[in-house]
Amino acid sequence: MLVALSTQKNDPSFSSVWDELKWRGLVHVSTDEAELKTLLDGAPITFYCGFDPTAPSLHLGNLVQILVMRRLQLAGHKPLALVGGSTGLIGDPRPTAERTLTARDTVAEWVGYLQAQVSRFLSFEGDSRARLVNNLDWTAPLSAIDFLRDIGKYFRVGTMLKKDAVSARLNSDAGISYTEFSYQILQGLDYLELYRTYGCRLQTGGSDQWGNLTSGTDLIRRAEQQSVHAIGTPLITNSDGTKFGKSEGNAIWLDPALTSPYAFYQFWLNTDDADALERLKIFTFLTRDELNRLAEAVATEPFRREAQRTLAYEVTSLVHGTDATDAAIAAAAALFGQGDLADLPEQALRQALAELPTVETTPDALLLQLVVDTKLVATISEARRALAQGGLYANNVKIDNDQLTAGDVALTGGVVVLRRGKKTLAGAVVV
RNA sequence: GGCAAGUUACCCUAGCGGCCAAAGGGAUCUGACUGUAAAUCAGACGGCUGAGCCUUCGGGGGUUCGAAUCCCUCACUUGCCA
Repeated sequence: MLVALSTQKNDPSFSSVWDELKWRGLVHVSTDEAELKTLLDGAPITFYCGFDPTAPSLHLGNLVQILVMRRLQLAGHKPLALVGGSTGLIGDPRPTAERTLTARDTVAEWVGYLQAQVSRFLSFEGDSRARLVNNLDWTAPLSAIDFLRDIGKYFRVGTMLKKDAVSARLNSDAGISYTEFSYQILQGLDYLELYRTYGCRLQTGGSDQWGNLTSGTDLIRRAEQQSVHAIGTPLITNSDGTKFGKSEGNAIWLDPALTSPYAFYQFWLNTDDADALERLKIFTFLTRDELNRLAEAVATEPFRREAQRTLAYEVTSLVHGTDATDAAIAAAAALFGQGDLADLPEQALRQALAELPTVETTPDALLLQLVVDTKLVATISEARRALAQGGLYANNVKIDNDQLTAGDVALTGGVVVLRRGKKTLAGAVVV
C-alpha cells in the first residue's frame, strides 16, 4: 500500500505554513520574507518547482523539493510540477565541470519517468490540485531570433556573469560553454511563462539554484513590472562533512529498480545520531511534539535508535509504501538477528533473500568469485584483499579460506547469505 | 590570430630520463571499539595471477638500452596581448 496522500497534513500547531517551513529548516534563502509570509498566509497561489531529466529517476535531493511542494499544497496552494524537457537538453552548470549532453530521445524518455514519479507525491484532485508542465512545450516553438529579441534583451551579461554557478566555472580551469551559460535564461523564461499562463507567483528549488530562481523573478520584474517570489532550500549535508544521499558512492534513487526498498530503508536507518532530527524535520510529516519526544529518545537512549527507526519507516513508507517497508524490516530482522541463520525457517530466509541482490550459482562456485558476481566487491583482487582483512562473511561466519565453495556453506534450499563488512549483504542460491 | 601556463589514478596535488603502479592529503573500503551511530586507532586502496607479469600519468607520433618525465603534433582548458 502506498501511503495515502489524504493522511498527510501539516503540523496544526503552526498557524502559517511559512513558519512551519522555516522551523523545518527548509528555507535557506528567499525573496522578501515578510512579503512571502503574507503571500503564503493569504489566498491560494500557484507556485512551481522544476526537475530536470538528468537521470532516469529522481533521487533524495529531489524528494526534499517534492515535500516542500506537498507542504505548500497541504496549505492550500496550487503546485505546478515542471519536468524540464528543454532545460534537460541544455544542462545547468555544475560547479566542477561541463556536462555531457544527453541524447534527445533519452531526455524525452526520462521526462516520462520523472513525471510519473512526481505525480505520486502530489494530489491531482480538489481546489489545490497539481498540474504537470513541460518547458519543452513553450521553448521548442521559439526561434533563435525570437529568443534573442524577446527574451535576451532583458538579460544583462554582467548580471549573468555574477551568478555563483557561472563565476565558479569561470574561475575554475574547466571554463563554461555558451550552452550552459545560457541555462539561467531558459529557467527565467519558464517562470515568466508560468506567470503569464497560470499566474504563478512563487518558485521553489535548491539553494544551489538560487541564481536561476532569481533569473526568473528579475525577468518578470522587467517584462511584467511584477514582483514574484522564490524560496531556496538548504543543501542537505551530513554532520561529518560527507555528501548526503549517497550510499557507497551511489545516489539513493526513488525508483525501486535502482535502489531497492531494502537498501532505501537501510540508508535511513544508518543515519547519524547528529543528523536524525534534522532529517525527520525535512523528510517526514511528524509534528513538533513528536519530534521533541524523539529528540529526547536520542539523548537518553541512543542505542535504541528510535529516531532512525522512525525516520526509516516514515520515508520508506512514503516512497515505497508500507508493504515494501514491512518486508524490508522483516528481512533486516532475519539477516541481522542474533540467532544462527541456519535456524531460520526456509520461508523467512527466502523472503529476506528476496530483498537482496541475488545470483544463482553452482555448488562448486568459489565464494571468492560469488562476492564479485553479487557486486559485493568490484574485482577478484578486491575480494582477495577483503578476505585477507577478514571482511567477508558467508551466513554470518567469517570466510577464512579462499577455496571455500557455495556447496560448502549452503543452508537449506541452497541459500548462501554473503556479507562484506558489517552491513553490506547479498545472496546466492545454489541450483 | 599571437604569447604563456596547464591536462597525473575517484578528487586535489607531487613527480621533471632509470630507485614510478607513481609521494602527500581527502574520499572510499576493511578490522578493533560500539548501538547496523559518531569519534578514535590500525590496515587496504590500477588489474590479473600470486610476489611475477599486464595496462596506466589528455590523444597520436618520435628520441633513447630505458619516458609520467625530452622532442613534434593534435585536442581541450585558463590567462595575457591583438
